Amino acid sequence: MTNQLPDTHSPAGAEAADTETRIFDAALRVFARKGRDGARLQEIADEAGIHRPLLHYYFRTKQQLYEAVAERMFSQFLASFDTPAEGGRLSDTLRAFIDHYIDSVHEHPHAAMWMVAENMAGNTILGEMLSRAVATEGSPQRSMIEAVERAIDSGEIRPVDPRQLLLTVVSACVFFFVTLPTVRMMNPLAAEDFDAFVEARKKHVFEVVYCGLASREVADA
Amino acid sequence: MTNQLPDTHSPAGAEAADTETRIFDAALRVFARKGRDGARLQEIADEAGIHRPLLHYYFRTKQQLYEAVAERMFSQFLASFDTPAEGGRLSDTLRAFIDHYIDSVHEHPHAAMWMVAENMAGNTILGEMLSRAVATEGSPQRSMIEAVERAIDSGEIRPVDPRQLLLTVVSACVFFFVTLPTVRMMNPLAAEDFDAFVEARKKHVFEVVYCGLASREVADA
DNA sequence: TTATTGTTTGACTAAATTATCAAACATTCT
DNA sequence: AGAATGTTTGATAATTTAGTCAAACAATAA
Repeated sequence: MTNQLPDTHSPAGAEAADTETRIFDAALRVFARKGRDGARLQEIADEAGIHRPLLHYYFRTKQQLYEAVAERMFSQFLASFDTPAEGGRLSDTLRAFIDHYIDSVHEHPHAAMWMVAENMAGNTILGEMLSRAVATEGSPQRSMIEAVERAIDSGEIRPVDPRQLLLTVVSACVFFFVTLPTVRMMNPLAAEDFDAFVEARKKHVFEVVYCGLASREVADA
Repeated sequence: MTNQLPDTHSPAGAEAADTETRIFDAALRVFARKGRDGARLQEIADEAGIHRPLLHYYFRTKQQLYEAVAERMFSQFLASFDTPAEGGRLSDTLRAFIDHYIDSVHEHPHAAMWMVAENMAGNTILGEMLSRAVATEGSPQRSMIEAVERAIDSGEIRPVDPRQLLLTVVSACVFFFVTLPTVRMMNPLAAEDFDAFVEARKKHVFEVVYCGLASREVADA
């Protein structure tokens, strides 16, 4: 009678949540780390803090659980390409794209890991999802590729293959998330203050890609 | 009597070789694609074209087979950092490093895939190997990092965090190998003539990283 | 309270995967 | 040829993993 609504309190750090969600989130992490075949239902159950048979109660089979989380991860993968704002100089668009892309992967690293694991394992599900997405919504890169082409036409940047460029930018934004332990081992800042490292990385990637390394004197020589 | 030495002919494409080698090479590929836990001994046996019990004859257990190939892949991973030549301008050193690194990964894509899979799975073996290697031989990046520092001192390039730069270069050289199916799907050249794509990529990565995107006029503005 | 419904648990079965082994086979040496 | 050694095979055992099920439990509504 006294307390009417202690209902949907998301308590402090990251606990509780209903069972189905906890299973789903745990599966997300384990499938991303280990791939479909490498993942063990027991590990997912442990990470969710539940008994294994509950997995089957909520998601009939391993395959169905996998497909459910794969759908989520794919949509997060696609969303990372949703470039904010448009128009204006490529320098602004590119900076915004890099910031947003790194933020996306920082927030959903498992989407990136899953995408890499799927590619390496040679499974078909990612390819199918991507084909479908491209057929209905067009290539996720399209918007950025067109922005690069416009910048070439306007003379803002030198001629460059837009697809190669996009691949370079995405590589620079994603790769360190899928090799985190090694990066931490090789880079003190990444080990001690990862968030600071991520912010530094945003700046670095933009500067190197947009301005390059060569100093003015050398570039003019 | 007539033909004395038909012995170690590596026949045409890629066949034969003694059983142990075929098992080892097949294990290399399967472990790289699927990770330690995702790999199935049956798949390795199939890919090697032998019966499964032979795996146990040559390499007692799955774990021992895994450790054997892991050692090989780690040494290939390290070797990719062996930058050729030295001294002179960073532009030359960097170009050589990029060419050599991409060639290495092109030749041993499974070393890169294994390294990524290990990182994502959070296994300890890679970290241990790396610690040991750093302790005995120093950081694999050291040589390139020092070259970058010299180039900054000499004024060839603008000031930049050498570790961030190395990470960017390595990302740009490796990432497309661990996401090949997707890259092929998004880039016609990668799908139709991969070798040509790889050569184009070498050029692109160097040019963007060293010269950047901004055209002279914009850079001078 | 007592049905009713939905959730959780432990014990269990089924299937897949790893590992062993003795017998068959091949190769080399004498 | 015959012995000795190393290799391959098929059958089978052991272990791990996925999936099932009925009973216990909890929450809700009549």
